[in-house]
Amino acid sequence: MTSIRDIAKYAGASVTTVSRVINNSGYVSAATRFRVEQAIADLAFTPSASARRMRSGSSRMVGVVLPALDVPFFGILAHVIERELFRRGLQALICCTDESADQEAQYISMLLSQQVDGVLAASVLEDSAQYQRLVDAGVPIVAIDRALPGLSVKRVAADHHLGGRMMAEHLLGLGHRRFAVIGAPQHSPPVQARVQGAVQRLAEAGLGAQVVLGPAHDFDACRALAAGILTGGERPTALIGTTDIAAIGAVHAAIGAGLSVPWDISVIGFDDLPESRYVLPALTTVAQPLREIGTQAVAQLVAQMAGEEITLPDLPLRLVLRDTTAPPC
Amino acid sequence: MTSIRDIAKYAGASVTTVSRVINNSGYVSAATRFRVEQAIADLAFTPSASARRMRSGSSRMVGVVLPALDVPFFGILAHVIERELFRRGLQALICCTDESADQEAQYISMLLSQQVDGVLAASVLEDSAQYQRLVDAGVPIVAIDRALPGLSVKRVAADHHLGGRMMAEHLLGLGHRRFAVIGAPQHSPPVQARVQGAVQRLAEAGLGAQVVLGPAHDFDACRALAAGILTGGERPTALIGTTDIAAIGAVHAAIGAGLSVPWDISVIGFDDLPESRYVLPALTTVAQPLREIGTQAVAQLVAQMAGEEITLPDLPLRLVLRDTTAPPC
DNA sequence: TTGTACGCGTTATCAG
DNA sequence: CTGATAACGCGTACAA
Repeated sequence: MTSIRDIAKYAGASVTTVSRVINNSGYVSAATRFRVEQAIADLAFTPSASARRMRSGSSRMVGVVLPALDVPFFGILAHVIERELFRRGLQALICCTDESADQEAQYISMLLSQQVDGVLAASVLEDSAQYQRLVDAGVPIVAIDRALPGLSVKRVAADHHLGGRMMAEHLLGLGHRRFAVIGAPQHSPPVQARVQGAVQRLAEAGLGAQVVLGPAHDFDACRALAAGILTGGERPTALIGTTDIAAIGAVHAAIGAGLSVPWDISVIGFDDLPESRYVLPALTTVAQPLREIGTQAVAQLVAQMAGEEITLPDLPLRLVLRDTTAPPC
Repeated sequence: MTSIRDIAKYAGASVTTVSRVINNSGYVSAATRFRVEQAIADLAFTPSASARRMRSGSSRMVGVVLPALDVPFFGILAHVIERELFRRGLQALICCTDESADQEAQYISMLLSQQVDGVLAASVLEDSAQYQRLVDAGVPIVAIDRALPGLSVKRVAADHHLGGRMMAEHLLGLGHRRFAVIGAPQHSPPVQARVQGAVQRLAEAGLGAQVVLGPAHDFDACRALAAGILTGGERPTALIGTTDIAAIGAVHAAIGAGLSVPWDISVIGFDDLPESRYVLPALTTVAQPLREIGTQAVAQLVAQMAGEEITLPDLPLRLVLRDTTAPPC
């Protein structure tokens, strides 16, 4: 590796001067600066991040802990976060936990040893003992979407409970009386909040709902889940999906069962992913501002890294009317 | 920061001993080992990755350069790669270039300064001068999907040209005679190869095709592209989408134009993303083994990092018959 | 088996 | 304006 000392020798200057040129700090004569820059170009020199970190204590890296990248929701979130960090000269260290507590713990050890300047986490952990280690090390943390139970860290997330209410509200307004809530993944607190919100709103209208949740959040699993409740005689006229994927599965199940959507049965989703428009008929859904969640989380974290306090604007939900909901016949 | 020296003092041992305990190297008496481990636990010590890297020269990090994470194709690829690296004790440093040559160059400087042990790249660059810098620094590189022009690095990718031929072949076999190839992004070499393969196969059958490509690869853009060629009197009876997203857009355009799929018009896609099953009717497509591409790329890179040579198995394409193709009427 | 001392590449401090 | 030097945390010859 060519080091700052090689540059100094080559340019006939001292290491101090070279450092000054690189970091634009202190005074350097134009002539010296030129010689040093020449040397840097000639020898294709790149400063060592490790050495810098060792001196400064700061790595300019941020840990981004997510359950996955291969599902659109987290893919989009990761993308926004990565871009937003890059824009600020920060490097994302993306960690896919695969919903495994064990791996999440390993990742946290790694983030600690990398001396990341901050952490953004959509955690799957029940207790936050692992994250406590980061807190103890003085690393700022911001929770995304899912909370970090027992830790007093800020959380950037949409109001999932309200989202559940909005889904129910829309179908109620259309005149539906027989509901089912279906979807996955059942272990996800945001999903649970949505279910709770929907059930609560229905209860306020004096109505109950069949709730069917599963562990797996793929298309097939969700379709099977929905298919299971479409057989009985007293089948629901309205299906509330916990997510867009769940709702898309439900639409397929309904059509597969010979029902017409939305005339025989209405379906609503949550998220408003690009995918929601791929189904035919296109999915009615409650949109959460996913990209804004990423942006705000980064803004919040960066503020905390600078020791500042900021208040973020609300993250509004929005009903997106498309073609899978209609009054019952 | 608590360092190896603090542990030594606390445990009443030397730094050497502590280092040996941490790295499981050399002889340490059971009693000493226990005291040291105790100390590490008590003081919540984590070895500094920077200091290690500085000594060893190896960072155990791998740069992963991708155009984006918010499109399913690259989201899935990134996921597989990240998991596969983690399994081998390597940390992925994911870099989203947003299809910008400028940012890609910045990322490469960063990877150089981080002293990554290897790089996996799906590059957007026309020339590979930037990657030459990595080569010069002795960093192993493996190209994924897209090639690195002018560089003699291994590339892990499906045979896109053949994929194009397979799409044409299937529709030809069904009896179609009037074709259009539509989709995006036109600047992507794999997409170009697919188009070329399809056109070539059609030419072999003595047939031409209308080719309509656009720069933007989102659903709306692709749907608009397809809608544009559905209006004339002599409209095609078969649409070849450059990707699944393009094909999904085409299905929507066709249905929006009052056509029935597959009876009035057939549509075929490429990739076999989960999304291809969301449309109704479900999309017929040519599957590329996306996850296997990620796995093989990592295997190849790791081999190169170890100075080994390996030969990878083929990456077979597969026609997936679903509901958007049928003989013309 | 254990301990001492040095060097990895930077930057901050202080002296010139 | 420029230069010498110490220090960051770790691993490893070498010495004991």
